[in-house]
Amino acid sequence: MTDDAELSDLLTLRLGYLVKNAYLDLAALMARALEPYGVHPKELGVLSVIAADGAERSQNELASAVGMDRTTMVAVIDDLEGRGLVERHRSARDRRRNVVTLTEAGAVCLRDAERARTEAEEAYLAPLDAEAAQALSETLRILHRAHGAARSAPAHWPAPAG
Amino acid sequence: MTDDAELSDLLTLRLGYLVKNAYLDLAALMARALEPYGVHPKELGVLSVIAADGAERSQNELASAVGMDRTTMVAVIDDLEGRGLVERHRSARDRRRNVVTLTEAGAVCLRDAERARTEAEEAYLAPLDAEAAQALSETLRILHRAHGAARSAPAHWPAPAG
DNA sequence: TATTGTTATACTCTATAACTATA
DNA sequence: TATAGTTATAGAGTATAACAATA
Repeated sequence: MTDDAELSDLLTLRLGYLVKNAYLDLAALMARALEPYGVHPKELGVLSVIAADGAERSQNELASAVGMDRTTMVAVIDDLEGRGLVERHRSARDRRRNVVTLTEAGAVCLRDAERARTEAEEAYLAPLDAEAAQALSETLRILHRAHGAARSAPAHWPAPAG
Repeated sequence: MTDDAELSDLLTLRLGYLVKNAYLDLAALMARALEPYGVHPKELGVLSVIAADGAERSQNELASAVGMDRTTMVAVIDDLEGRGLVERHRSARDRRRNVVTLTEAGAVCLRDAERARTEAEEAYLAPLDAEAAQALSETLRILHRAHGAARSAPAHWPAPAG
């Protein structure tokens, strides 16, 4: 005589369901939080990587940094450029490379959207006490280093210095 | 002079990337672990829900329980039935409903695949100490209850008894 | 030869709309 | 009218293959 509530509970015992739901819940929350600024979470990651760096980054490098294919990056940059948030120009040193830079509007958008992202993360973690929230991030970083290293560090990129 | 390693680190500070990567890493690990048994993680969830319950569950109820659309469930049951793991039959009480039951082969597959799932979860959590692994599951359950309640408890299902 | 950006294409996953049979 | 199963269709999201320009 298992009722429906217990049937749902069955799946919350599975790590896979918990992690998948965490991803879907947070992704939906983030997409809603960024909507007023006209950017998708994926685009915000790209803008952040561009801004994080004084060096000129090509589309290919941006794609590797955020973990998407370079063919997918083309459309992302197309959109961002069409909305005036980034600019493309050919690298002088290597004319195959498209160097992507932030416009002023892009910098403003990034700043505002980043604040919205931070607030959304805080809202997502609000049900937890500070200790548990801190532990969650640290735990996920450990798991990322252990399991996701291959995907996050493309073979054609230079190795870390230290 | 930010180098590539620091560029990658930038994203590991974002909860969204950490959670997404956790999902992708675990999903890939799980899919590989279940491959020898010929089931996808999604199908294992369906088999588990069927087996968890003495009551007869319709396709619609199974779909709600695992969080997928009932139109998606049709193809899932088609596959499972085609491989002889489940059987469909019309409910006597309500001839609109397709009651789905496990075959013997389905029960065997479920048992073996469940063991593989458990092992895969343990492998995924191996980089953590027991305390952190326990805390992760508990934290994800809290977040699930807080944010995912609406999706996990379909409106047309009876409310929990207590 | 190899790499970058680009395009076209295909594939996966899932949801929506509409139909049927039942209630 | 409303619901369960089904089908056809469409929409994201992403990856693969091939091509031109450049190294």
